[in-house]
Amino acid sequence: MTNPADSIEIQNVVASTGIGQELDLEALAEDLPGADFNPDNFPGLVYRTQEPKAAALIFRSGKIVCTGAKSIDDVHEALGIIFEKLRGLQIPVEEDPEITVQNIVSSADLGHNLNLNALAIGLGLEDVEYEPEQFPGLVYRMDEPEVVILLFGSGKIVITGGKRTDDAEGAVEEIVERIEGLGLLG
Amino acid sequence: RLRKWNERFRTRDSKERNLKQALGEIDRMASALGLPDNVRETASVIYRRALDEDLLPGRSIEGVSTSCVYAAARMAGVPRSLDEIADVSRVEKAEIARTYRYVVRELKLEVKPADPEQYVPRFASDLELSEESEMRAKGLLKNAKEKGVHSGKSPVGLAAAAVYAAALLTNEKTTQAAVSEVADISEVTIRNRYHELLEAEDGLVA
DNA sequence: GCTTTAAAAAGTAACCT
DNA sequence: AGGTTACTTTATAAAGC
Repeated sequence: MTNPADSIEIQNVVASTGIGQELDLEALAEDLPGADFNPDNFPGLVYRTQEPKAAALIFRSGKIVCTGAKSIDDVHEALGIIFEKLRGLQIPVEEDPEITVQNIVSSADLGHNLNLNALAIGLGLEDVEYEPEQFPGLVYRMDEPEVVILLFGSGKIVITGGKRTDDAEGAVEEIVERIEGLGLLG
Repeated sequence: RLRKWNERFRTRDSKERNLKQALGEIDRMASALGLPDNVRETASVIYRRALDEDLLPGRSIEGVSTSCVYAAARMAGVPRSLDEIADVSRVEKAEIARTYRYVVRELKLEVKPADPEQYVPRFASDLELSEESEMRAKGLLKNAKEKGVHSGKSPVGLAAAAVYAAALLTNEKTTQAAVSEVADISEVTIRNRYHELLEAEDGLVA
């Protein structure tokens, strides 16, 4: 019997930071090869790092959003690369800008098929949204840890909304416990 | 004091105008969808509650009216798919889905997913199939539910496939294209669900 | 509320061979 | 019939409409 917690994989980490310096995005778009900037569409400039693979949204205010990284270390590495690129362009960047993790998306496998109709009733319709006509996943809003879990008929799940690495572990532990308590696991 | 009275009057007046417009929309959509009077009445009751609980500010009368019809049809056991609802609404599908979730959540309406069997009578009738194939389609769906094959699948797609399978089993003429037309489900999906229904029926076939 | 970014899950759909 | 691509859902920051 494999432990569902061992199947947890972080798929995406979103973080925000700032260099403490206003930016001229028009000029930056010229100087940063590969940068996408369409102010008519969106106020942020998009810059992608290859290794680690991530995408950064850079704003005029100097605030930056980093997304797409597979770990918190990757977020720091990707942002570090961006800070150096900016410094290389003679743009002053704070020593160690504070980086805040805003959301971690993880996937996991409970190892058993799930009856989502029964689960929707068992978990309580007030915390559940299940509209198979529109989306195959059951959306469950968990209180502790405060995350949102998408559960599928295959037993595969997605945990999102957490800010800490161990939120996914706690969520899997809790959801397995609840489903087992309802006698609906495997 | 006069200002407060005026505000109340204005609020009550605007709510009445709002309600009048909404009820007209509900009637129009319910008729276009061929829904019975009790569904129209239920939708109206839900709309009144939404208005009383101040769910309207921030969204359109049309969007909330449409959501009420969608919810009421399901609650009455005569569901209409989101596509069918969107076809008779002035609001686009994505907004209907968003508003519907909001109304259901705020009013704590316990609306469960449509049961695939509830779509069968209408599809079978539109395809002019016999009572027997209608019963067989329902039987196929009951079996699929027991085997737990339905999780995450569209109730409309399951119903469409069951009707198609039942017609074949009773030797009645129908095509995937015809079922696809009345159910608004792609032939690929009907084929996929059809195979699953038959497999659930007896571990073999194809 | 919307716009943009990223990623997973599974179902559905459009398009092409 | 199959394969590819793409859209549906969840969370989250950013600036501005």
